[in-house]
Amino acid sequence: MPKDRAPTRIQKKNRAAILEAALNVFSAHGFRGATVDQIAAEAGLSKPNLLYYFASKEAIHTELLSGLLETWLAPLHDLDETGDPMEEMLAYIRRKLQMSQELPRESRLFANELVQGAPRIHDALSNDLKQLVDEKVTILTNWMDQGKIARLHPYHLMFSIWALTQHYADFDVQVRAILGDENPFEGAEPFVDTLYRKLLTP
Amino acid sequence: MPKDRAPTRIQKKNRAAILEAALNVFSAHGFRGATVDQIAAEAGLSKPNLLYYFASKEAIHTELLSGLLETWLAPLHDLDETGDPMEEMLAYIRRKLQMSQELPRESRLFANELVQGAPRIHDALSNDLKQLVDEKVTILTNWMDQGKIARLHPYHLMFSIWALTQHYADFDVQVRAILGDENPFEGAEPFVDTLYRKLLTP
DNA sequence: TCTTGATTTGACCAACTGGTCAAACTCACG
DNA sequence: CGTGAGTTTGACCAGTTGGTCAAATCAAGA
Repeated sequence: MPKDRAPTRIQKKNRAAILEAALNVFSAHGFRGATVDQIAAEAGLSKPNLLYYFASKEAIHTELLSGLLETWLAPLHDLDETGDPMEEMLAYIRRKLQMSQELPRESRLFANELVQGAPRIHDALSNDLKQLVDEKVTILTNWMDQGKIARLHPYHLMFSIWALTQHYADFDVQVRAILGDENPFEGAEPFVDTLYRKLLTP
Repeated sequence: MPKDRAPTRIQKKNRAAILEAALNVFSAHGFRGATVDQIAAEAGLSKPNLLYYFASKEAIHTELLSGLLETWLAPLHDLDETGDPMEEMLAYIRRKLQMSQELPRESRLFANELVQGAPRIHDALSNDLKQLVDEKVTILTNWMDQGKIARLHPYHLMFSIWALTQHYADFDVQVRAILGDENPFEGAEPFVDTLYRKLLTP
């Protein structure tokens, strides 16, 4: 394994290639379904070489998840108490939908983990995620108190946004099997926009 | 393997026990993550004995999926053109939510399969499911034409119902990590009810 | 150029996995 | 009871998988 000095040019390149390959493989087959050989092949490395950069399959997975969690939660971080409530909410929802479109692998990586009980990120859920959600939920509650948006169960409102937007990435095959040639996101954007406009209008 | 005569008492019992065990294991770990040994142990059988009743791991999985697909789609089948549009829709949604609560394993079984690209049920999606959805979508479109419910993209309306209701089964860990002790379904039912009432009101 | 640490690899291993098979056991029924 | 079909199992196998290791190769600075 490389020493803990500053990473060399080669280290940077190979670690990045491995994480990129791992994202492909883990998101498509889940943790158990992915093989180290497969990831190595996709990264253009031999298996022992890959294991020179990461201690184990589990280590790759962990680094991927924790590295992407921030990206994944960024849109919610951006929800701004001082902005216009309805516009803030719609912007958040649009950003989430856009992420489903542009980062479907990341969405499925988390989906795979969650459906199987999140054995590897349970802590992040009940700590980091819960804290962030709680924080933003107080903003929502304030907006509701002020009559700026309709009064709803704020947690379930959050769940509905996640469910609706990530559905297009996680269950992409199903969506496409039913829509045929139609581009899912073309119809999805105006649909969710209308939905939340109606729902949130007091 | 048992001959194709009428199944004996023991055959009935064991095949049922295997399918029940397989539902537990496949829904919790996905196809690749599940092992035949695990299923056998959970069914109270030895591995060779289990393989006396089913030809292979794949055969168990296939029989499970095809056997449960009907159950899974039943609520949509029940959507009745001649009923009151708003009540029919709300009844469908409630039934779907109830299934998330009462049959979470079934939901996760399909979720696992779908997130990973549905390699084993792709045909059922683009045939059986698509046909059923198309049929029901024409009903929705009629209702919209008659001004009975709001005009929306009917396919995305379907997707939203699936996403919202199944979210509670598929991502149960996440929901519970955030809600803490609160029973998810207690808040979910009035929430989705309100949501679709608002959304579908013309 | 030479040296030293970084990188790469072929060969290997133990554990696990899906599946087989012949032999043993059990059950229902005449 | 006896008997033949139905049921169960221990032992086994070949392929896969995550991971190791010593030896070989490469790269960059003195």
